[in-house]
Amino acid sequence: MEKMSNPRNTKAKQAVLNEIANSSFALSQPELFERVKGTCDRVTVYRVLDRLVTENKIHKIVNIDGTINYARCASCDESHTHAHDHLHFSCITCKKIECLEEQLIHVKLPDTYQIKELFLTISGICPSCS
Amino acid sequence: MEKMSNPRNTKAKQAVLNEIANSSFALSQPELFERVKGTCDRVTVYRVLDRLVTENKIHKIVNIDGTINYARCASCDESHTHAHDHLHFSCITCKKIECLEEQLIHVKLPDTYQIKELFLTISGICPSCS
DNA sequence: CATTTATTGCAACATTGTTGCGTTTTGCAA
DNA sequence: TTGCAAAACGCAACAATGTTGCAATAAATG
Repeated sequence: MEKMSNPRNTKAKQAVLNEIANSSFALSQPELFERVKGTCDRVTVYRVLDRLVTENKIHKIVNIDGTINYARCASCDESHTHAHDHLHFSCITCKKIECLEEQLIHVKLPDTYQIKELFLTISGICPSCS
Repeated sequence: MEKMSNPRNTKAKQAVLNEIANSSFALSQPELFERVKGTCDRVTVYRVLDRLVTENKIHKIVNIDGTINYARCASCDESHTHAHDHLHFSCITCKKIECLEEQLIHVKLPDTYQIKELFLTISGICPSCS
């Protein structure tokens, strides 16, 4: 059996997770580093994010421009299956990206495709920017 | 009225478009540059790609890891509306990404959201890698 | 074939992400 | 409470990808 690593609670980790939890939209590494500046190094933010993803505390969302953002969603807390078969909305005006967790999507593909995960993002203008 | 720019047919443009057209999956800038090496500069590939997108000859697909790929699809030729409401499949084994143009998706959002474009990517294992 | 201007190459820079390594801090248990 | 092992950190250096300015080149048009 594989030895389990023992995650620790550090200032950097708390600060990053706190920013993500308190944001209504997904944040990128540069944005997060800006917000926790003074707390830790740039590299630490990258490593903290990797760990938080591994620990299922947050999840990655790829924005329509290819930038990688991080967010919490309901299923981040609830389960260890952590399904992400819901939509994301990416606003072209304010650049914010949010989870639309009510909107579940069901797709059918030929049996020759093995589906692992869904990445469903809609770009447009969000209610706040309309 | 705005003056329309006059696109030209250059060696670099033809070479890049040719590689994209002859590929069964979407290609990134680094991959494309590798394939047309000797024909033109690295920077030129970036600029050619931007132009081809603007001219609706190709379209961008963001892979699940955030890398930006370029592809042709049926609607790239047909119409000037150039809708992309179809799925993309991104293989986690061979890293290739392809258009599933038969699979159209219809989503319903509250009226407060103005939808501009859909980015729908499924990750998993493609038929060739199964 | 001459002119116009879209396109290119090159160099330099910007941003984002990664790696190695010696040092610090955390969690645990003696 | 204190000591220890390993997780986490900071720093520096590197890597990959994308951008910009500008002078030189080449494509289309008459």
